[in-house]
Amino acid sequence: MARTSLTREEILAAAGALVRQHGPAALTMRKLAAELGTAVTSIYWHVGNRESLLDALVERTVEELGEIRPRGRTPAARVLSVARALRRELRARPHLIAMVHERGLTDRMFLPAQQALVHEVHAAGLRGARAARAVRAVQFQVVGHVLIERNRERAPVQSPAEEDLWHPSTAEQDPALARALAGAVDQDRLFTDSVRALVAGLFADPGAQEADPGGGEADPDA
Amino acid sequence: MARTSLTREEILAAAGALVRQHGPAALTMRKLAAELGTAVTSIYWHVGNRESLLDALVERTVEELGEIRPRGRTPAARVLSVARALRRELRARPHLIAMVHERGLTDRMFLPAQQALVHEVHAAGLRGARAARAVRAVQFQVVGHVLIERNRERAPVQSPAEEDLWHPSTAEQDPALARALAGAVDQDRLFTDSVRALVAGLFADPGAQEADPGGGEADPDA
DNA sequence: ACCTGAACACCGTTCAAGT
DNA sequence: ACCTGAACACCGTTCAAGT
Repeated sequence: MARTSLTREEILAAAGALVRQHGPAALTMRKLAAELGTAVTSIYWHVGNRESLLDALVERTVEELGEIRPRGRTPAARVLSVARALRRELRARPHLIAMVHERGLTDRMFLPAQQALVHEVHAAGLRGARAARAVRAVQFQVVGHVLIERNRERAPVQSPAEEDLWHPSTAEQDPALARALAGAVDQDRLFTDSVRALVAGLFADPGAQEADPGGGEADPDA
Repeated sequence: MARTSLTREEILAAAGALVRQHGPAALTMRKLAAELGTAVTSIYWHVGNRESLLDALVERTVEELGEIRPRGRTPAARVLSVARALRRELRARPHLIAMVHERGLTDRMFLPAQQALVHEVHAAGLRGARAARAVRAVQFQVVGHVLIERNRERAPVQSPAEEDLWHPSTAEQDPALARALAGAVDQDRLFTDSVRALVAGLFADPGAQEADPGGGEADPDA
């Protein structure tokens, strides 16, 4: 009715709200138009089409991802703090980060964090290609973890089979383990533990890993 | 034309082929019907609706995921071999594993691998809740990595910004690192390195990690 | 028991027409 | 420059009607 000229900004805001709350599937051009009180086709004039509307939303998300301030005394502790900060940022926008990811912009979104990680990895004494791999390993760990968490939360009724299938041998040998695996996952703890373990492994003396003979051929047909 | 009575099996096979090649979005009931030479509505009689058709496909995938045979001399090497075998299996069905994942069946799909991992983690001397966390850490690492790889391959034109933004300080301090981060990711190597580092960290003497003072409070507002 | 076409309520997008 | 409705080609799904 009393529209004061539709703006691109207005469209992005409304679309963003829809996606944040109900996911990208809930964003239909017709519903969006209804919400804005305009004709569907007006939206097309401002944003081209649905795909580029989503692109613009993603672009905005990438820019929003704030800078990272590492905390802690040791490089390992500071890397962990970066990882946790990232996880918190990503968890706040589950749908949008999935879209960033699908559009292959994850790396760009991670640039500020990457700079911070490079600094810490350097401080830990790593250099060159090995330092690069360490940075990427942490990055993958964080993204991977968040992606998994997102889908767990969406479908929390995990297999009931898991409980059943732990009677055989392990349950009696190690009931505490069987109980832990049957129960729900403590995501916070698992995340922290995993990152800590990964960083410890990455920062460790490389010679220590050669204690495992023939590790490189563990799975020849891979 | 000369249809010899449509079967549920036939429908699943055709639908599975469509999804494997072009993803779930390419599976429309009408296209599927055309491919099978029947009316759209016949399919509904056999499988209910599109959603339960996809469910059946996912169910099949979960069952298909073969058993795991760990290889290698040390527990660490054998865990790595399990991780690599899993990665290979998952990479062969990228669309389907994404669907398994979205339906929250990842844990069930992973049961055989989990059993194998439990065995190796036990062999490495871990017990109880700590063993459970180690098993899950590896599991998350593998799934996370494969999910990321899948989306990288779909959108390989990653940020061009990454190259630009490495001039400032690091590039001159450590040009090898800048070069490595600007270039493409060697997924095989990154995967192997990450798992190896994670396992090394998980299997390490827990006391060693306390060398990092105040690690648990690295990021108090997380 | 199995298959069918017609119909419904949705989509995204284009286009000629308005102001 | 901006907005509009009509129309097109798609969806998934239901339903009454066939054999």
